[in-house]
Amino acid sequence: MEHNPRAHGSLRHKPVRNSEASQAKILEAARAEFVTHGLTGARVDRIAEQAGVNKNLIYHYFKSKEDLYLRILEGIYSDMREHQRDLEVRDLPPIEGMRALVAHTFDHFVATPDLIRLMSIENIHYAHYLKQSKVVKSLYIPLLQTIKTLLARGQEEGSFRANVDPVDFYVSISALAYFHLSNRYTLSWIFNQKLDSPKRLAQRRAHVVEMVLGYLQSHGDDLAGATQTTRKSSRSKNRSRLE
Amino acid sequence: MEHNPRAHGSLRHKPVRNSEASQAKILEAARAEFVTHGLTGARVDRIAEQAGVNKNLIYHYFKSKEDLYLRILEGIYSDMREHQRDLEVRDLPPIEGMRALVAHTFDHFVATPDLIRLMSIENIHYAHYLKQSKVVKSLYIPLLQTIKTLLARGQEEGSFRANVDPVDFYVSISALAYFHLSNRYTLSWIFNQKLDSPKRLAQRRAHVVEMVLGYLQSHGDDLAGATQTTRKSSRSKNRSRLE
DNA sequence: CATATAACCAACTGGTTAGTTAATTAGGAC
DNA sequence: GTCCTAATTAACTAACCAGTTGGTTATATG
Repeated sequence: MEHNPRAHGSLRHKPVRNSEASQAKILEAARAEFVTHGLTGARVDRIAEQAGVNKNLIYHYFKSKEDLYLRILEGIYSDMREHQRDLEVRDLPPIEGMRALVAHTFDHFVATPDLIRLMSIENIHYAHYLKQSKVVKSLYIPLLQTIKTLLARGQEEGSFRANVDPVDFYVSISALAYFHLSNRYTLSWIFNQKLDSPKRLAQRRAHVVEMVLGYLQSHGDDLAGATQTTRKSSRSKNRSRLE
Repeated sequence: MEHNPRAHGSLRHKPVRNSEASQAKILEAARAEFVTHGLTGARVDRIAEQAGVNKNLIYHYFKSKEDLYLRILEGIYSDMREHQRDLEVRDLPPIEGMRALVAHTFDHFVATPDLIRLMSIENIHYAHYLKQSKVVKSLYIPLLQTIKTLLARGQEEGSFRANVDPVDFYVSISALAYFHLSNRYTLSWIFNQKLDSPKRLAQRRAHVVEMVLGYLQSHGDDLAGATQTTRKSSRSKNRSRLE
């Protein structure tokens, strides 16, 4: 079925026609295009031009513009999970482990601006395309397990507060590492400072780690006693109102 | 210059022709269209149809599709600042004041889904349109002032940690209140639970308030001593690396 | 070298879309 | 009621754009 292009001349200078290389060039160009312009703003003609191939070659290898978009999306989500490296963090001491998990998440978002933009774009489309993916979802099961394990071990040894919901907690870590990047353009303008300068990023990284660890290590009940009715406890959920 | 349509018949049944009402209908339809489809996905024909007016009427009152988008954007940003109600929070006791500020921000995001989507959309466009606005930016000066005041008073009375950057802090509050909504579609799918059910929202509201207050009330240095080199201090910025 | 297969391309198509043209008509002023 | 201005419209246009048609040519295989 599949023929082997390196069957005769081995690793000589590659031939003029090379389907693998062409597909790679298309995918790379498509990624840049979708990331910069979004799904609706992306132009197939521009992808062809950037990839240096004829437009029809795109349709030769991919079903449609949307199919191409889905491929890019799946790839970048898989990459993210690889970089969270939660498995190697699972057996560290709880505080150290959490610190590393937050740091890895933060650093990966910083290092992969395309990820942030595609996540935002996909949510503008109500996750319509990600939902078609068959691989991404399962990648997240071990992550939640790691968080549960670290939280439990931290509570046992008395360094973490109790009653932390792992999904809320993961969402908060992501939020703190994501929002300052996803919304950097409006924020930078409003506050008159570039939020993605190396200095600001280093400062924010420290702040985010501090916030997560500070929260975990402040044992809700025992220190909130500072003022009146605002005392919180693990049962505080019932008190909440959404106006 | 401007004529008054209620000059003769006062508040009788409004005439068939009514420029104010038409503009309002256009703006409302445009808002829904931009929020659902984004700027590039929005269709002027659909806006006209939804507003129940001829398409050219849109061009009669607004310069272009992009001009219309900017109007919507400015309106929704101004609304946000009104709902943060930071001025009435400024003189509360620090803990109570912070709690209220976080709560107001959270509740307004929940109550105004259009805001979240337009902020995301605008950042996909690199804040290109918001930057043309002449009003939005100045709205944020009092907000930062409120945060500075509350932080300082909380530190004085010993209930808050020191060395909290007000911009980082505001970004974190927004992040925690925003991300779970902006990315609810991908998150809900990945974690198999609707993040915007009333129950989940109430839980998250409590979690976010807890996280912000827990962070503020955990006095960095004195409790982080739990482990090795990871101790943080106000000078920790120098230590940070971004791999 | 003959031939089959797949890589690759120029030119086209049909539907869509932001914006325009050239008018018609309602209502207020005098 | 006449006349002016602004509200409102139908029909049009030129550019755009995802996807197709109908090929040509490189290359691996026997």
